[in-house]
Amino acid sequence: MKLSSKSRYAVMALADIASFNKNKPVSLRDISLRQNISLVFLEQIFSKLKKNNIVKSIRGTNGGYVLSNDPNQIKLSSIFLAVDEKVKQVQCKKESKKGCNGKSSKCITHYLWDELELYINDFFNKKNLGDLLKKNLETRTET
Amino acid sequence: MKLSSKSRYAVMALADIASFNKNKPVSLRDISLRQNISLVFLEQIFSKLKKNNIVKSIRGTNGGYVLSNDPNQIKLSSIFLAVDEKVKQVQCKKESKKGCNGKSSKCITHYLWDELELYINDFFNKKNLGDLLKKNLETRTET
DNA sequence: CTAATCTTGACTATTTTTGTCGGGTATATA
DNA sequence: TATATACCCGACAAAAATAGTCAAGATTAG
Repeated sequence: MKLSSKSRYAVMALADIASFNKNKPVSLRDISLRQNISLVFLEQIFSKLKKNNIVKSIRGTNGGYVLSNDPNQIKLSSIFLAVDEKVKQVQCKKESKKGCNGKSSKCITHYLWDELELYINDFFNKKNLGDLLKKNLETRTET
Repeated sequence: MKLSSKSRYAVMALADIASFNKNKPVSLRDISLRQNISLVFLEQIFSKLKKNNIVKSIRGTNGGYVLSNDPNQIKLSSIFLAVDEKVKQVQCKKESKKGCNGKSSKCITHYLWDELELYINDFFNKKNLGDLLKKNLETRTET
C-alpha cells in the first residue's frame, strides 16, 4: 500500500515551484535538477497538472510553470486527482451486478474498505501545499 | 494507492472463519467456495497467517484452520503484518546515506509521507476482526 | 487403506509502474 | 529573423510487482 512515484513527484515538484517561485516561471529542467527527477517524466506529470488547472504554463525561452493558486489553496487531493492517483481502485466494484466476489451482492469486507477510503481521502483533503512548506521550514530551523 | 489482493483475501478469509466457526476447523476449500478465492492462493496466504500465529492448523480429514484468538483480539495491523502488506514501502529511505532524492538529506515531502504512514497504521491498529463482523451484522439487519 | 486436508517451493502469466524516444510547437532575445 | 530554450504529445519499452498455477508431498479421520 503505497503512493505511486508519479504522485510523489507531483507533490515534490509543486512544492519546489512554491518555494523557488519569485514570480517567475520555474522550468522543468530546474526542478529536474533540484529534485533529481527525470525531465521527461516530469513533462508527463505536468501535462496532467496543467489539464487539471493546478499549474499554468508559459512557453518559450525563460518559460516554465507557475502555480494557478496560492499554495494554501492547493489541496493534496486535487493534486492526486490530477495525476490519477486513486485510493482504493476497482477492488469491490460498486456497479458490478455480481458483487465484490462474484456471488453475494457485497463481500464481508466491503464496508471496511469503504471506510478506509474515506479515512485516507480525509487526510488528503485536509492537507495543502502550504502546510507542507510550513512544516519543512519548521524542521529546518529546528536542526 | 490500494491494498493488495493478498491482504484483502486474508481479511475476507479470516472473517469467514470467524463467522462460520462452530468450534470446528474451517477448510480452505470451503472458504474458497464461499468467498470465491483461488484455493491454491489461499494456501499461500494461510501459510503466512499460520507462521505469524494468527491461525492454527488441523491436518487431515475434517481438518482446517481455526483462529488463534478471539476475533476482538485480532487487529487488522497484525493480519497485514503477517501477509507482508506494508504502508509506504521504501520510497524515502531512512537509512540511505544519499537521502530520499539522492542529493539532500531529506526530500521536501519526507515528513508528509511519514505522517501519512502513521495515520493509516493508526486505522489498522484500531480495527479488529470483531468490529468487522459486528458492522456486517448491523448492515444486514438494516436491509 | 484412502480420501480429505494441510505444506512447501518453484514457476509463470499478467498487470502496473516507471519511465524513454522522437517528434513536434511557441516565444524571448540577440 | 535565427536560435536556443522551453513546453507538448503520443507511442513504445523495460522492470517490478501482483496474482496466481503446478507439482509433489505429509497427516490424519474414518
